[in-house]
Amino acid sequence: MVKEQAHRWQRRKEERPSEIIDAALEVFVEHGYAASKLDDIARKAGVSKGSLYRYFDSKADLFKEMVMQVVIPELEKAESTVNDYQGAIATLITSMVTNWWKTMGETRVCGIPKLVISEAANFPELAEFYVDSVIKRGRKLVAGMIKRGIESGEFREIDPDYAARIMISPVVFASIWKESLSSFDDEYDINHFLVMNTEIFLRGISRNRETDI
Amino acid sequence: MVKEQAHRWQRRKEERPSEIIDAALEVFVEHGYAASKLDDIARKAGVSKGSLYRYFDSKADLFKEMVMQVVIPELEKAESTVNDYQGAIATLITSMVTNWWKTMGETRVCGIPKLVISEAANFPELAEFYVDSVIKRGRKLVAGMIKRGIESGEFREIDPDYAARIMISPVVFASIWKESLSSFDDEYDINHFLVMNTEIFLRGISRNRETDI
DNA sequence: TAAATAAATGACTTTTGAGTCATTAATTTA
DNA sequence: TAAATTAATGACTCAAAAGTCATTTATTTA
Repeated sequence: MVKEQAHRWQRRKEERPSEIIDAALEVFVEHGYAASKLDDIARKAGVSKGSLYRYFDSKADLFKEMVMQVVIPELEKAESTVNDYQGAIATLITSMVTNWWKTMGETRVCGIPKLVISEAANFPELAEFYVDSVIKRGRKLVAGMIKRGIESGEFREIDPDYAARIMISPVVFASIWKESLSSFDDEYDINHFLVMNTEIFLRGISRNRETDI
Repeated sequence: MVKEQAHRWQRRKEERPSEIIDAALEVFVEHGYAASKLDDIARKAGVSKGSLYRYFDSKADLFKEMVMQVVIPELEKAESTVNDYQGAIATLITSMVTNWWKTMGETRVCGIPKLVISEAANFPELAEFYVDSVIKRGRKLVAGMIKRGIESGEFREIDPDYAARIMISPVVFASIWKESLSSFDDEYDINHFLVMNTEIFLRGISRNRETDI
């Protein structure tokens, strides 16, 4: 992320925006929106502050742009995984949760929910975009999975929309937690939290006494 | 909260601190730490900005003091409820969740988790205090309930600490949600979310096939 | 009741960081 | 290769809000 200061005046029109967004992601996630300084982002991206304004209108614009750029691709990946899958839904759910954590859990990307939630009141347009394009879309995906599970007889008759909210909340909670208070708490295994939670959840919505997980 | 401007120079040494904290709670919860102006808090509390500095060292100090003052009493209430209770733990859990939402859900207090999470990186001492004095203490309370349920034969043999984390997360998530993105999403019933979640959770950890909820 | 004390005020100072722009130099075009 | 273009720079400006303090006035004390 930190570019070598080797040649200061190098022109790199194409690469700059994504490099700036990478740097912004790091800094915004670490300090929150208000406490992030454009000078820091610029330094991390290997440009001067002035250059930021060639590519983004303002700090707020950079923030919004970053969230959009970073989050949409992740969602698209998840969608294609679900669409391509055939088999027991319980198994799909379990593997998605663990895989999601294995990949995203390491990344700065999982700091995004914390950021959006923190700044929702100050960036209503961003919040609206996020709810419409990320949350509703993600919830629809999960609700679809649950519907498939109900139809196949794996799950009992429950409201798929609420069940989706319930299933998503601990995953989002885990990423918020990881990016905020986890370092002040006892060492503990977020992956185990997610696995155990999924197991309890699946047991809770299963039609039969025992689930095969 | 907003004091009448009736008599500007009125001296109210005793009442000021709690009035300022009430105002601070409102403003901080609504805008987040950085975007909150001391002038606004002062106006809401019916004092001048200068007066804030008679009672609090700085904006940061006011913020920390507010979190501590507001959160501890709530925790104490919950503890005495649990200690006084006798009967099925599942029933206690259900009634605590719904009651908690009925009282706290209306209050500004449920904006505190969002605030602490947002500012954890900028206020490490506050984060540490919060984890130790609120989160761990609350988790201990819940883990104790679950242990009682395991011993009484209501619940199967699970790790009470992780089970507590799992039980708490949707409740915290609900308050974060309510204070951030809920207004941008479709109208939906957070209470129903919590009740359904609790039901699934209890079914997921119950020893018997059917729970009596 | 007069003097001493300290709560309350708000205009002022200071700091901080977003945003600007004249300048520099790489790249493109003629 | 010279001229035109535009990416890149960073010192500067400016606004906003935290924090200060001399002044005002309520309350307490002698």
